[in-house]
Amino acid sequence: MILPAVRATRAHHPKPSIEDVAAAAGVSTATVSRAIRGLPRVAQPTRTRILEIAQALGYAASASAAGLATGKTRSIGVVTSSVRHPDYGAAVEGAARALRGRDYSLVLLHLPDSSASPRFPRDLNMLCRRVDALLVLGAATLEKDEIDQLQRSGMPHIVIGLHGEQDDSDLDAATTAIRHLVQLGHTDLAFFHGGLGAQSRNGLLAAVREHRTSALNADGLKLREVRIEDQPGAIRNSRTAFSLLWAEPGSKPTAIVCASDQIALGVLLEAGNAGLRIPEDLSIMGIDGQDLGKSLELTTVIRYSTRRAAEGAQSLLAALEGDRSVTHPALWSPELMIRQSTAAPQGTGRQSLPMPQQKNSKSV
Amino acid sequence: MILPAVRATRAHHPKPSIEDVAAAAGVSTATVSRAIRGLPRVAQPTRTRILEIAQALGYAASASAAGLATGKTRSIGVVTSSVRHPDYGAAVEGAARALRGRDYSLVLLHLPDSSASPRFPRDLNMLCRRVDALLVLGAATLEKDEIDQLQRSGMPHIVIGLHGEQDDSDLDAATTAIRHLVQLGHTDLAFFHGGLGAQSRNGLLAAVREHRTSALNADGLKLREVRIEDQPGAIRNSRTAFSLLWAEPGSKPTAIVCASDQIALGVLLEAGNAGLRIPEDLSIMGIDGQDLGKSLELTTVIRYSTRRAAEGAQSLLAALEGDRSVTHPALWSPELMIRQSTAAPQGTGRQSLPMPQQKNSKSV
DNA sequence: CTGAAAGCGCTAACAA
DNA sequence: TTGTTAGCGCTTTCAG
Repeated sequence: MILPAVRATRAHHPKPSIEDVAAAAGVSTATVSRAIRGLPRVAQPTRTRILEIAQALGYAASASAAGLATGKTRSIGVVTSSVRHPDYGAAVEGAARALRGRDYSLVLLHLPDSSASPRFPRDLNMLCRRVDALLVLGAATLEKDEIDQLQRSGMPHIVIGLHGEQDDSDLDAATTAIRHLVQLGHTDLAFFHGGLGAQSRNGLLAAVREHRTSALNADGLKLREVRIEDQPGAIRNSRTAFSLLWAEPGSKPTAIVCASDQIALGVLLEAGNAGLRIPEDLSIMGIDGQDLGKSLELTTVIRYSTRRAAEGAQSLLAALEGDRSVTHPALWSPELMIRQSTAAPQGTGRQSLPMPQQKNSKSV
Repeated sequence: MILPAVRATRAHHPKPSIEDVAAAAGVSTATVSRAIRGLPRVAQPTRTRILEIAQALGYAASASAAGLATGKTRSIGVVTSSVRHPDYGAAVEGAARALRGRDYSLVLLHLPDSSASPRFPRDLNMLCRRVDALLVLGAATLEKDEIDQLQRSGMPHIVIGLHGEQDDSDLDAATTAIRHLVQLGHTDLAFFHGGLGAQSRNGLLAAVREHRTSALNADGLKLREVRIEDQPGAIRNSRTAFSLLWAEPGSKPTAIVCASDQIALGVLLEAGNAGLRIPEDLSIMGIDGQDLGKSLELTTVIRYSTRRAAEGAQSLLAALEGDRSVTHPALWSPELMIRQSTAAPQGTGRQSLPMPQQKNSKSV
């Protein structure tokens, strides 16, 4: 087994400074600085020579010194409440991707839950002195007053809502999912979710109501909400919830919308146990099913956490570079990704209904 | 939908400097510096006053300035090839945890695959000027020559092997899993893995051989190796592999060891389709099943990526603080976590065998 | 216990 | 095109 001893090879390589390079090249430090950063006002041959020497010496500017001189750290902070949750992981990856090759580094601040000690004063404030801008992953990652404080601090920042949050994007996603199912002809749906704000719920119900009248022209559309306790054991909770639901007397839903991959997996497993075929006997939809959902061939509504985070980071960078002409990040509407887990309900036969308006999955 | 506009409230809060605090407190900057960092040689009342004023002003030292003055950045770099993969996510979380409250920040370097452009010169070298030490997640994340270069650079670093790598820890885990199954009485095993180095394979076979003679005293122990292409679609690949295996004529294994959660899930699903009951008809084991594996009630061998990374980070910190008395991180041996997915093979009846030596799951 | 002063390594005017 | 010269905001001797 690898013995993770700290390797600290006491090398005689005290990192070369800009002066070493300047001396070796026979120029001033100012010229080296310009040459290395690709600024103008350096003769081509000089530049080449300096670059070669720097390379040979293994020179790289000290971030602290440069930062102190410029007042910029050339790094952005990413605040997240999780790195294990695939959604957040995907977002972090997006941010990292946006920074690649831009000579910016990414400082990760992991704030597991908001109940932890007064955090802004310590962690966030400290972070603010190390980064030029902040990308906050998840609308619930920071408390309201923390966001306020951020606002007041004047630090450029963007908050990206992620899965399961009480924001409109969540509602959008659920609506898109339900629309898909309604169009397939389902009239008895269940929505397994991890909790919905009152606002989202109302919006959702409104959306459902709209479909009930305009798409279906029937009041037959039924939507059962089932709350699944998230995080530890979402899968298990979802399994029990499904079993419970199926054990109830009366009619069963013909389709279930799941707020996450985990929940969908629970339903999938338990439906298998119950002898149901997917999608013939039961349609299952996911939301944000990037990794698991894809492997499971789950029809899903995806919201591109990766891309959204990448674009958030890009906006931040653009804002930092003073690019006033920055177009705001495109709003990625939730997009329908039809895979294998949904179909028209058995016996209905109709594959799709005329769409209510000219809305489709791409519409906002 | 949240419009992720960059908020940059042009606040009139130009971050206060140490001089502002010094002036307000009527002391010199030197005293403020000492007071804030909790150094001695400051009278208690003075200290309190300074702290209060700093607090009121929202002062925090500029990382760049402090870094330039001390030659330390107070941040460590975490190099990883993934943030979506739960294993790596868990490790990143461990590192973050170790840094919490220590006033160190974590700079994340995401190096997706080694095929990408010459990376050390750019990314890694640059990173080296921004951090005091490096925690490398995954033995395969850096190329051999990159590690060499790291070595030469004198930067303290630790490499932590993660899942699916051709290191001994991987072998350890597999061996532990197989031992468990053999002890349950299984004699026909399959090992679904994402590729094994020749060395690991030999070690594994040796381990199996050992069990064959000492634990079982029979040459009946059969081990089929099935290679599952990882990452995109591990689940799907695993399902097909299972189906194929089950379609083959002849005897079937009574237990399957899976190198990851994903693979195990594939087997689980397909076994369900085949009408097999788990664990009665088939035992399934996972490796490193932290999140998914847990929800699935999979018996697994866990290797504590989180803890290992946390301890790696701690060692690094200790080394940086010049703590020469640092005990090296405890070696977490892979540990058996028995859940619901394994049992004695049907018809065998015997629940366990006498153990070969006094080895148990805790042994190295 | 406190303060004055000399940098840390780089950048950014301004001169040359 | 290049060099000179001030700092950037903090830490850290070394005197007081």
